[in-house]
Amino acid sequence: MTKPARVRVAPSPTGDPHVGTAYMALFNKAMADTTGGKFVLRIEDTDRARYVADSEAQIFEALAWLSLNPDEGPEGHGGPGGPFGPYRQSERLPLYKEAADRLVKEGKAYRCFCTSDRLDTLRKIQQAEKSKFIGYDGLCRGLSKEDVAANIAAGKPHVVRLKLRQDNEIQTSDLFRGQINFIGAEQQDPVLLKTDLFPTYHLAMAVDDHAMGITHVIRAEEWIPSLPIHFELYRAFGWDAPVFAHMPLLRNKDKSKISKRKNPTSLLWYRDAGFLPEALKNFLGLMGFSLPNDQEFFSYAEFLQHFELTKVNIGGPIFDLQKLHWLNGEYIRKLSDAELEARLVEYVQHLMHREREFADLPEDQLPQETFLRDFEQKRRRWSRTLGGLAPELMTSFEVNPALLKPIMPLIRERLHTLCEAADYLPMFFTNRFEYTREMFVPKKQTPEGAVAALKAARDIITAADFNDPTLKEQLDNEFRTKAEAMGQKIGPFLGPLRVALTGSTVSPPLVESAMVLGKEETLHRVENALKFLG
RNA sequence: GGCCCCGUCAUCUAACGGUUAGGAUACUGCCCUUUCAAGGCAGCGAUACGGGUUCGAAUCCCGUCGGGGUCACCA
Repeated sequence: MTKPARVRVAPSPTGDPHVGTAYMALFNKAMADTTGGKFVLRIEDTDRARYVADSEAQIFEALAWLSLNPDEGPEGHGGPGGPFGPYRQSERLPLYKEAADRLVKEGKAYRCFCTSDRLDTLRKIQQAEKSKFIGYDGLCRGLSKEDVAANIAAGKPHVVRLKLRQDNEIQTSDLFRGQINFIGAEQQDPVLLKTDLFPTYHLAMAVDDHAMGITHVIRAEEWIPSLPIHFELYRAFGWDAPVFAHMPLLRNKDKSKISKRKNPTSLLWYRDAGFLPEALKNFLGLMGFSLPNDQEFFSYAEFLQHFELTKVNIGGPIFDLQKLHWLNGEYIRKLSDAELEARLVEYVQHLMHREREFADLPEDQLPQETFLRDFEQKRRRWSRTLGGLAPELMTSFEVNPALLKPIMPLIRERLHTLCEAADYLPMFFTNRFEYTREMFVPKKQTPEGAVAALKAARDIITAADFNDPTLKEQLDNEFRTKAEAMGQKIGPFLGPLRVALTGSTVSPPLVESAMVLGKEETLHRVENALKFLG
């Protein structure tokens, strides 16, 4: 067993909680839990321009939904607090200022008075000249003490930049990839402290990770290019650097970094779409990691039993919603009737109380990839259906808590996501169907045959005793016998009855559904249909 | 474009330097079937390419190609 690791996930509250945050949270938490360490949540709210007020609360909620709660983190929203707080960077501003000042005093950083305009122009010129080096030219490095003092006296705004070594190789390392070297001269002096006295990511990360005793920085691969900054920062401060481990980036189907346009990225979306948190977590655990013996299903506890950070596969995995869809179906099938019912009730309540359609892109911005687009369109339709059904369902449910129980076995194996219940649930709560004549006439069936079959079915149901324990077998047999007598196949024979009872050509098993509806309601629906067919 | 990372079926992945390169999703076919599912069986399908090292390479080395990330007073 290795030493207890202190790890963290550090999202910035700039929008919907991101699936990548959950991915990092999972592996960080696993690292903490397998070493007896601590998993810290730090809110990186240093960009006041992109700050979104309720984002932090949603991050908490999303992590809680996935049971990826931090051991330490900001207080509020049920956050745990902890001995290394505050855990919001906006509440730690003096620390960064102090750290930056220290580096300036020691000559390891300097004040830069260059304007954004100058920087933009500089960059444009470099790009126009096809310069290999694109970035800050270090103009203010050479400013004398007097110049700096004069500029400050004149009230010129400034930033603090780290004086990066420009001569030799900057050696960095990554747990998975080993040593990674960068040429100092190819790096630009990064901004540490912004004009508004907020730190940039680099400064805040180094100061906080050091102050919070972080031992392993497990973060996304996109940070590798800033490794020289981070190593040089630690060196400038004279601190030991933590172990850096850069996880592969989750990808879109086209292998680019996962993005909202091409894939759902919001955890709220996954919840809205009816994915189970344990399925999503399992799926995320499959990204870049595998358990022995081809084990694909695992609880978090099982994940921990086999988790080893060094076993991570660093090839960037494509986030395949289709496989998640399958996996989620497997998880749903494992739920007991009572559990599935509870999940559905919770889910429907969630839909009912939510204030907006989360992650709702305009139609023309839906993902191009067929499966994703179809899935999102269905999701919206399902969502609307269930949303509309919700008040009625919840009321009936409160009146009769046993209501859903008999339905669960009929729909469980038909669901991949909870929202797909919209295909099967409404028929048990309403008989106002919008069917068409065509729906009553399946393939290998005629309009006359359909009416005849429906009437025959009505007679059989009328004669049936719904209290008889062998009702199902009886109805099965009688339908079959009658169909045969009428020269019809059982499928086309029952088609019209299916539409009459369920309002759809697709439904849970018919006889069982009729039994849930009861004799009176079943006959009522058949009569309605016959009336409709004239 | 510079720098950096990565490269096993379409996708997620397995394989002490020795396997007919395994499993799963998806897809296809058959079976089951009262629609839709679920389930069962089967099929399709990969070591990017070229050089080395080695008795032997998916595995080690080099090159090429391909993909990705990054080049902000965003994280």
